[in-house]
Amino acid sequence: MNDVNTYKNESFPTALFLMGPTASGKTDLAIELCENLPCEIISVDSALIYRGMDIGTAKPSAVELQKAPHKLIDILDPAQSYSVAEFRRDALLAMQESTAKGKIPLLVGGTMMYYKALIDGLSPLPESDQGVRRAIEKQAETSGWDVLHQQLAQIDPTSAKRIHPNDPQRLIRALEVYLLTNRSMTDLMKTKSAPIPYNIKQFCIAPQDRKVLHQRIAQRFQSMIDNGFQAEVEKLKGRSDLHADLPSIRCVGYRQMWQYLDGEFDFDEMREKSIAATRQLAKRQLTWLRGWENINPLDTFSTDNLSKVIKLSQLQS
RNA sequence: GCCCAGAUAGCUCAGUUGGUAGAGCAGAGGAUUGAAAAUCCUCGUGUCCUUGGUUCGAUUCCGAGUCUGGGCA
Repeated sequence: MNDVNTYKNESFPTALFLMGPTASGKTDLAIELCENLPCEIISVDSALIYRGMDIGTAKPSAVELQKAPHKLIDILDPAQSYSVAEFRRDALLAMQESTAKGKIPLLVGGTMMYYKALIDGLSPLPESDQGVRRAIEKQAETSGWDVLHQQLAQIDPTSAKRIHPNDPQRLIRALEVYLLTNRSMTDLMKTKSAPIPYNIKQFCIAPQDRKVLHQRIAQRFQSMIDNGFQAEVEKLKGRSDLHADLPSIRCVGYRQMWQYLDGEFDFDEMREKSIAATRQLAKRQLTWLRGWENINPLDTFSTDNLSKVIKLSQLQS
């Protein structure tokens, strides 16, 4: 009888989730919503967390942030790194703060794994350990990744089957979990945290035609360049404590600009690679979205998304 | 005007001692549990510039033409 896709128990407080690929217009709609509903925006974005990374991440402007403050933006220095578990903790806390004030948490962003962890919860795995990771990498250098994959097959055959031998990131993680706890990742993942205590209404802005999104991506990158993106990265590069392997510097655009500044290729190639990387990001986000449960689709770049969200959420303004 | 080198997948190119071709990038699909804007997996038919000739057979050899580089006048 309810035509809205809601997630869980209606006795929980309402929360709105606004998802969508990069450059789809999430921020604009979120700000509009904020002006019409008692919302507080919580960012779900693994790049907006970094201070001093504004232009290349398409961070909302100071004016926009004044109109509609975002939580979980500018919370880290680019030298630091974040994790999905930290996000879940921080987001839950921020949501709680909003509801305590009688406000509706409005989660906005494109980091789909963060949404997934927030909704479905995480298993009690240990947090990452740089020392252990370095040791594993060192071993890989001498013995090769396939040997490590064989080792994983011994201690955790299920994970080994799931993780491709060429996927060092996941291979390291699975081995790290075992070294840290003496238990396999598969074993630990049998336990999961409680479901999210909110009545969540999920919306996604998905482009009907990818070509349009691609066009917007190209235009947006050009305007980033026009607005001083290169200078922004030069400033980061001037710091001695930042390097190309940091999660912050691996962000789309920053990585390519960094490489350009290192002389790896010329400016035009940098622009082309950055735009391609952004398209690829959007594609991965759309892959997440395609099978997503309980989601209400919005028309891309449409003008009546605002009223649609309000109506489907059964909220009064 | 003459000489030389190219012309092959959306792009950059490899290759076929003559039996209709394959890499990288781009693109598409997928995975995704503390790095996730990350990391990884799968997917390659295209007048092999046009046109004559040689040949059982030409994208490949020969001739001519067109275009693009470079050189000489």
